[in-house]
Amino acid sequence: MEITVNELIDRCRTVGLRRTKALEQLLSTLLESPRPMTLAELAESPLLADQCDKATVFRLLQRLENHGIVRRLGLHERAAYFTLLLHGRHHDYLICTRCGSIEPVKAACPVHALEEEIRKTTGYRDLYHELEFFGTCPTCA
Amino acid sequence: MEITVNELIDRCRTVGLRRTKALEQLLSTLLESPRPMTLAELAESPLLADQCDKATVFRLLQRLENHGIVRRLGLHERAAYFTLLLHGRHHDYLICTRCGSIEPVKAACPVHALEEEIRKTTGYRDLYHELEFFGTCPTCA
DNA sequence: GTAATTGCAAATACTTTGCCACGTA
DNA sequence: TACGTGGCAAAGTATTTGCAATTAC
Repeated sequence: MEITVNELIDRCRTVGLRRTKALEQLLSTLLESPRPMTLAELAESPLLADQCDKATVFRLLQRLENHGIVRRLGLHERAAYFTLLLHGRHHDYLICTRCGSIEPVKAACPVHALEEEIRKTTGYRDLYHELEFFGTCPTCA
Repeated sequence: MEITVNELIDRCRTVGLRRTKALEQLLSTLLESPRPMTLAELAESPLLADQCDKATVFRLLQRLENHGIVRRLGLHERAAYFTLLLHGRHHDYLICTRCGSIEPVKAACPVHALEEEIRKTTGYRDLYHELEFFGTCPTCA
């Protein structure tokens, strides 16, 4: 059930992206990360730091987002966060407003029914949602 | 049940803020707006445009946020959004990823139970959440 | 009178683009 | 070869701060 980097790359290739070192390393890094990462974090991560420029990572993320492979999240910080769009991955987060730690919420997401209702009543298409909980974590309290 | 600007100002004064023209106009503007507004939107709004500098609006919002009178939202744009923190106001939004329109979701928010559960199981304090739905609005589709 | 508030200008932070060289198919 | 991709540097957009002047209390 675990998806591999190679499968991800195949998916990228089918949408027209080329297999480059930077793409491989970026996908690996995103796949390993338990939480969304910022452009800066990605560009400075071990696999990418000496590998390529921040602009390259930016443009890769842009392409991946356009093809629905990566999603850009707000998460309240000034910087945007990026995460792979995979079935079975958590997409709700619990964020400490003091130290900024981000962890996925383990429980099932309770908004699907509402999302369905919105789809029906408003006529919006391609709906998805973003849900974050903010608070002070036990360590900071 | 409608809260007035004067009541808001009273609330500000009790937390130590001074009654200034800029504060009054900012609160009025936020109170009138059916949706969160960015710093730029606020600074350029009719009541504030000729009244004060953007830095002033910024610092006011900062103070109001510190005192729990205003909340800063992500909403996916590069700019942050601000909204008054009032009982009975909607806090979930439906956002068009094409034209950027933002409207409050009318239905009841279904995440309170989960929020309560997170409070109990994780020990996070002062919890609140942010929920947004993204999609293509009927006009853009 | 005193401390909070403001305006202006400058500094930061993060993102995005231009242009030409390079690598993949 | 052809076109997507990459590096570097610069521009763009939004936020944040320093400091002296002003204003509310």
